Amino acid sequence: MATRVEPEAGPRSKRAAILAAAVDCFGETGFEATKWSTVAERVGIGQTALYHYFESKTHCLLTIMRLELQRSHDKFSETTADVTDPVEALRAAVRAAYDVSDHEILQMRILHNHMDLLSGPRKSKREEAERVEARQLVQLVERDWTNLLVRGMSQGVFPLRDAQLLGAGVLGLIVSVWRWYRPSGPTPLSEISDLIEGACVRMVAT
Amino acid sequence: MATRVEPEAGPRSKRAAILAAAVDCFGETGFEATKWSTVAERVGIGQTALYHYFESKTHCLLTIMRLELQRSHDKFSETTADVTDPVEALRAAVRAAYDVSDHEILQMRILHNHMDLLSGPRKSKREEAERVEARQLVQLVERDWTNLLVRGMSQGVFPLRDAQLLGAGVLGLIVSVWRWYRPSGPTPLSEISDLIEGACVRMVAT
DNA sequence: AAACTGAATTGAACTTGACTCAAGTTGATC
DNA sequence: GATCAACTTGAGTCAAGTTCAATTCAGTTT
Repeated sequence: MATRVEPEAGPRSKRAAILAAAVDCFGETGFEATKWSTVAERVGIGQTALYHYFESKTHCLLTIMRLELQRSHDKFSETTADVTDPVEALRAAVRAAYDVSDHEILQMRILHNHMDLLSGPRKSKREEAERVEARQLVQLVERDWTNLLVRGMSQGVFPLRDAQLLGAGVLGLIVSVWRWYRPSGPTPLSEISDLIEGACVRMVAT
Repeated sequence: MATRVEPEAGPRSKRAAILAAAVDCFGETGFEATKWSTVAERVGIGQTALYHYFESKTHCLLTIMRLELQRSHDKFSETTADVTDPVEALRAAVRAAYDVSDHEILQMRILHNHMDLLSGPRKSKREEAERVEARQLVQLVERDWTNLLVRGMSQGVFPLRDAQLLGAGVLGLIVSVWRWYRPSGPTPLSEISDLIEGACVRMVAT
C-alpha cells in the first residue's frame, strides 16, 4: 500500500482551503456555473494565486474527485475488513456508504456529476495524472463490490450470477441517490440508507 | 394530453439535422468538450446559423434532454398500458428501457450526464422554458415507476414499502447503466437488460 | 542584521469559444 | 418578377480561464 503524500506540507499553503472552498462552490453551484475567481475570493486570495496550487479549474475538480474516490475505497475496506458473513458485510458496506458528513455529500455529488471526465484523456500532464489515478480508483471500488459478491457466491450464500455486472448495479443503485438527495429535503438519509440496504440484499441474496 | 408541436415545419429547416449532429457530438465528445462551431460544421452551415434555431448551446442541450425524456415516458406508457400483472408490467418496463437504438443510447448518456442542469433556473427565457418542461417530464417518469409499484403493492403482489423511494431506486439502477455502457464494450445490452430485469423484480417483489 | 532562498502572490495581457448584429441570400407564393 | 419570411453569413464583442514577468513574504544562512 503506497500511501500518496498530498502536497499540503507548507504551513502557509492554502491548498486545503482552496479544496474546501471549491467543494462548497462546485457542490452547491455546480462546476461549470461557479467562476474560478469566486473560489479565490472565498479563500481570500487573487485569482491567479490559484494557479500556484492547481494547473487549472479542471485539475482542481479532478483532485476533488480522486480524493473522494480514495475516501470511499478506504471506508469500504475499513468497514468490511472484519465482517466474515457476506450478507452482514454487504449490509455494513451499504450503511457505510451513507454514513457521511454534509461536506462528503457534496464531494459525492461532484464526483458522480462528472464521472464522464474520467473517460477521455486530458491535455495537460497533471490533469491527466489525476484522471488516470481516479480512473484506477474507480476500478478499485468496482472490484471492492465485485469481490464482496464473489465471496458470497462462492460460499453459497448468494445465488450465482455475473458478479461484475451485478456489482456495477449495486454500486449504481447506491450512488444514484447522490444525484437527487439534499440534506434539506424531506427524506432523512437514514431512511434512504435502510431502504437501499434492504434492496441490495434482496437484489443479491435472493 | 397536449402534444407539443416541434418547430421543425419548414422544408428547408435544419433543426432536425442540428439536433442529430449535436447528439452525436455531445454524446461522444461530451457537451463541454465539443465546440458549438463543430456542430455547425458537421451540419454544413456557418456557426451563426445555429442561433436561428437555438438560443444557445445549452438551449440545444436542454432540448435534446427534453426530447429524450418525452421518448422515455412515451415508451413506458406504450409498453405497460396493456399489461395488467404488476410483475409482468415491471419486467416489460425494464426491457423497454433497454430496447433502444445507438442514437438513443447517446441521448440517454447526454440526459443523465447533465441532469444537474435541471435543478437551477436558467437566465434566458427559452432555456428556462425547456428546463421547466424537462423537469416536469422527470417527475412524470418518476411517477410512472412509482405508480407501477403502488399498483403492485395495493394488489398485494409487491410487499408494502415506500413506493416513491423504491421507485427512485429502481429508476436509478436502470439508468446508472448509461454512465458506463458502450455499444463497443464486451457486454451485450441484452445481457445487461436480463440481469437488471431480474434485479428489479427481486428488489420490488420479494 | 544583511543577504539569500524558494514559496506564495499579483496585475496586466493573452486566448478561446460562445454569442450578437447588421446586412445579405434564398425560395415559395402571388 | 416582386414580395416576404425563412434562413445564412462575416465581422465583430464579451466573459472567463489562463499565462507570465515582476514582486512580496517567511524562514535560513553568513
